[in-house]
Amino acid sequence: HVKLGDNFTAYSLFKAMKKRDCFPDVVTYNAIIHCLCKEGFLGTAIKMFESMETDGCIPNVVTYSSLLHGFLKLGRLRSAYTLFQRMEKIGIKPDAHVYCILIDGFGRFGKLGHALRFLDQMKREGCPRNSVIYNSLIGSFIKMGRVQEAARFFYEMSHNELAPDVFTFSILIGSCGNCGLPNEAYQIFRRMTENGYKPDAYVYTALINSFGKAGQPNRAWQLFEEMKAHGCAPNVATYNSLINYLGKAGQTDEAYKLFEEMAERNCTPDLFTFSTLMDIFGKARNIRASCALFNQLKTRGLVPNAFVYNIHIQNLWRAGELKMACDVFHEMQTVRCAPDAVIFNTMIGVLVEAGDTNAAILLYEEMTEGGLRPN
RNA sequence: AACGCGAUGAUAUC
Repeated sequence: HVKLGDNFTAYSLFKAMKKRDCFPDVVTYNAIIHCLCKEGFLGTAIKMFESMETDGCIPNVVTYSSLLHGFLKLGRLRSAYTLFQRMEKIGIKPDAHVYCILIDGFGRFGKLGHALRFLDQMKREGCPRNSVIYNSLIGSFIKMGRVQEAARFFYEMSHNELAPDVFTFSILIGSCGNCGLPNEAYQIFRRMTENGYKPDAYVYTALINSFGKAGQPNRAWQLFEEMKAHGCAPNVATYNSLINYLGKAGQTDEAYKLFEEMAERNCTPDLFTFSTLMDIFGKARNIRASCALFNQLKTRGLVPNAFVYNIHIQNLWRAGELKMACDVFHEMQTVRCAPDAVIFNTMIGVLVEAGDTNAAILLYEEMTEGGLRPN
């Protein structure tokens, strides 16, 4: 069940087995801690970790790596570091997996010094590096603008007889796209194919997105067709990216046709798809279409998040439906979707435009008291 | 005893 991503069933079974005095072992605990961390229930995961001992289970390196991953995903770097030290202190030797998690986790929050220190420690301990480590380092260093060092890691990889893999190329192509360098992204793409690497949907999506972002949606579309011609099936992210940039370029009909094509190709639209289309139609002043999409996503069993609500509220605002915008803001809270800072920004705008400055000030206070930072 | 558990890449809003 954990492997299938059915964390809820996994957790129920775990509780059922404890109720019947069937005691979980380390592996079972590890699986459940892993899925709790993945679902964001870090507190429960920690409680599990602490109750392991009473069940006579001794946490092992896998237990620690799951928890470290849980902390780092939430950006709790300090707690992760403390846990890592505790693990070493009780004599559990960190393996390559643990270092991957640490280097990736610290790196993605810009703590490159820490990432480098972990890499160093790995080397000192004779723990072999793998491509996951280098891919993480390359990604984080590029993101922080330290491209020269990222390039050094790329070459260091080969020295360790680690060939770059499809992950490495997708990081490089995606980074070029983020920097507004679609032609460079394409050069890397060509080089990887010339060297016998088979680009997958992630690579194509990164490439298509690079051209879309650079204001060349039709070039992106052309690559999308090439992708299909080469037998690589576009996935939901590929469609989402292309729909987004066609829409942003004002080609709303084409964007909607792609949405319809998804159904023909058994590609299930997700929240990204709907929010992208809702935004496109809202900005094209087609409030009916955007509201229809909002209803459709719900009937399809998707649960709107703060992102989707924000687009919906903004569209209503643009259409002059200030009352409805306020109603939706309240609706989201009754369905336990916590508004984020962006939503508060939007709603403050709505209330000011509605002439209700007092309510806007109250919302501002609600926002700051809720621990959200005004931006 | 064996088996089972952990890591890196793409897409949406102000």
